[in-house]
Amino acid sequence: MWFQIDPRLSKPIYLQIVDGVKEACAKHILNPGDRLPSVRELAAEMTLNPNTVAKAYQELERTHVIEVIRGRGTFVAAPSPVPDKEQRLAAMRDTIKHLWIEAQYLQMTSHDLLALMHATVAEWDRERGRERV
Amino acid sequence: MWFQIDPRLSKPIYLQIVDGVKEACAKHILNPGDRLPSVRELAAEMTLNPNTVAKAYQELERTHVIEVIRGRGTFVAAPSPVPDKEQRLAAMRDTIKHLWIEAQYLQMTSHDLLALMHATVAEWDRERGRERV
DNA sequence: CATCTGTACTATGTGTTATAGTACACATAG
DNA sequence: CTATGTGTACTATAACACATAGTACAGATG
Repeated sequence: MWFQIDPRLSKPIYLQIVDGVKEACAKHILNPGDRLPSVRELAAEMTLNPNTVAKAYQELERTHVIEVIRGRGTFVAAPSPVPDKEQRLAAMRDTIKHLWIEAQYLQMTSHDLLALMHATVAEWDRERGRERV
Repeated sequence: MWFQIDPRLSKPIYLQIVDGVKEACAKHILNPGDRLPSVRELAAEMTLNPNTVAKAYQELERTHVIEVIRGRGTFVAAPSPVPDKEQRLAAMRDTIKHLWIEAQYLQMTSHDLLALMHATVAEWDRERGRERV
């Protein structure tokens, strides 16, 4: 599979699935139209309860990452305009604030923090390029 | 107080206190040696249970943000070398990865993302400067 | 001694997570 | 048509985290 879950982590399993799928989509390991494993298939493969996988799929559909067709399966959705763009941008700013605070405690300057951001983003851009179809 | 809590948020109250104190320290609203309100004082002021505040203080002491002196009170700790620096750096990289993925879904380029980071960090640097003692 | 500190402990209620099992509506292949 | 595979809905259970309430203890201070 394009991701793996760890039941020992505090992060809920269904959110690990959600993030795993979103990451695979962002890296173009999964592309629009691709079919995801069925709820029962994925549950069997990862020895999880089908309900847990279903919960993840419902969250992914709610956020328009995947599309569900009754009786057919779930598919990666095509990119579409985002309705709650402002809220999500605000959440990103808040996350960056947390990074800024954490950097202080690691005795990093703002320059150090921005350098880390540059390097990490560049790394993930390369990752995406390598996996692209 | 230098922060406020919202019981309606999904984030646990004790973690809201933890982050509030850390933010106040990062912005130098609180400085090393400053005394924090007692468990009972803060609980009364924010209409919380003293146990909740105590849990926050214990987490803050565990991460060396504050120092506790039995019978005297809690005080902002002086900056000290960080033991688990590697883990915390790795966690920051993971957070940046999440930002990168979220940016994709908001149809932002990596350049857009880095610009947002620059702007947000600069904003918080200004915030810190204004509050400095 | 009286009063303030943080801490420890039990108990209760609530909400989330994950599991198990059953059942239903829809789509498709034979 | 039947059989099978989709997602979904529902009940029930167990485990855990969170928050509250109340009591009690050890250390520091005036």
